Amino acid sequence: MAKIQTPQAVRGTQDMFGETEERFAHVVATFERVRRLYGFKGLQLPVIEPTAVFSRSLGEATDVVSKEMYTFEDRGGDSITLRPEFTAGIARAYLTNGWQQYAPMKLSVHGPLFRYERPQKGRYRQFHQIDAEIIGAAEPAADVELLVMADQLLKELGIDDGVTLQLNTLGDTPSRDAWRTALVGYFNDHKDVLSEDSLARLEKNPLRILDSKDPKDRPVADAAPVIDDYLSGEAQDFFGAVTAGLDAAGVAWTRNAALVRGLDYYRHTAFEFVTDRLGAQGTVLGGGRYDGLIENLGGPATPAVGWAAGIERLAMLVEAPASIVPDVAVAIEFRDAEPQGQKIVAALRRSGLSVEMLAQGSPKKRYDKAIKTNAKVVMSISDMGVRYSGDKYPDVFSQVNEVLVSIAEELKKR
RNA sequence: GCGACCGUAGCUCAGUUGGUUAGAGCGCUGGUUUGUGGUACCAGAGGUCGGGGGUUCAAGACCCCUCGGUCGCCCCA
Repeated sequence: MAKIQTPQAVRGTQDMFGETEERFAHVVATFERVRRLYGFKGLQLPVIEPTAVFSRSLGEATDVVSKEMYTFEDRGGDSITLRPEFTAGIARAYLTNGWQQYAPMKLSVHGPLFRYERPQKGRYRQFHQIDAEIIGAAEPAADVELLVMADQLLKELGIDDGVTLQLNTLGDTPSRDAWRTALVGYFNDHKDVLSEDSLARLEKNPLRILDSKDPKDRPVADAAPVIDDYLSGEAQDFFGAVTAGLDAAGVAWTRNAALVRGLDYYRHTAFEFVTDRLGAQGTVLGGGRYDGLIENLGGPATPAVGWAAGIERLAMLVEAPASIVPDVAVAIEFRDAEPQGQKIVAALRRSGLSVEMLAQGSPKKRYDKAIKTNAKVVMSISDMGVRYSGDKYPDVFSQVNEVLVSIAEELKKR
């Protein structure tokens, strides 16, 4: 009989359990609580979308679209893609469901995303994000609300120190285009000193040269034309209103004129919450305004802002949540006592206590196992009767007591 | 896509310049001890040394390929 080889997990995916899972769940639960404080509605979206949803909105030339998407043909011959990000799918849902009627909409989602990349710390092929968007709001107040919410979320997760908000503006479309043209001209004049990576970026994504890590690029990048010189009056006012709002709300930020976004659809506000505690993957939460996106998908001109944060990255930064211990652990130390144990355990659980019953293995070792569950109250059922202790938790102790008394009374009536 | 390091029981690891039947701790199973006690002791199960090929009288150790992991580059959350 040939033993079959157990298939492995797909590269870059994770099976989360124990502390890893608890950290993850804690991040999601905190997000769900905070987003309600700001009136964001929940949303559940498909994981698969027509490929065009992403190729049209992210930009064909971006790495995400050109080499990182999980794209396949389904049995009907349609090109389908596992979502690599949330925003495009939300925009698609907004249009196909006629949600213009609800605008402005404050929406939140979380779930798995897929990108075919080389896995490393804080980077997976199936990864998870929390995401918040405001669609149909053109005012800087929307940008402010999202940033204040992000700030509160990080504070409630207890990871705000060591994480800083970096803020920039990319201007409106004319500003951005003028700046971009100036940058391309400038970098072309300095081609001879640019790194190889940046020469490639010059063709595909010249803004990215600004935040190059290569020391060779730094002097040129640092002396490059700045967006401020190309901002229209309107764009300046917009950015001024955003920063004023943040200051009023007490959110700390720093200007980073080299901060750009990877995807083509961003305009005006761009931001990242950055940490140095995650190695190479420093961005913990990022986003900005994407007023052009919905038009790219064939909809009416619709202003929108949003951000997304990697749940795995946040989970790595939070303190380990206290692990969940049962209220009561019941050790059945005598084989014939099992039915009695079942009765007590069921009654305790119905009274709302979490209970772990230890009835397997050597009867003499079950008490040790019960102790090791760290339960608040440890109960032993043996031929010597029912005994339990747990003075440190008087509430649980007295609830257990009540349940046992009621069982005793019930038995007396028979 | 590029680079570096790594891959030995369920887990964490040891394994000497290649040299007999591959080890420890924890965990697991059974037993003894203790008897309101997270104890101690005994015994046991569990490994084609990631997989494939090669060098050699001899490979867990060396070489090649491959698959995975980790961390960088790139990209991004």
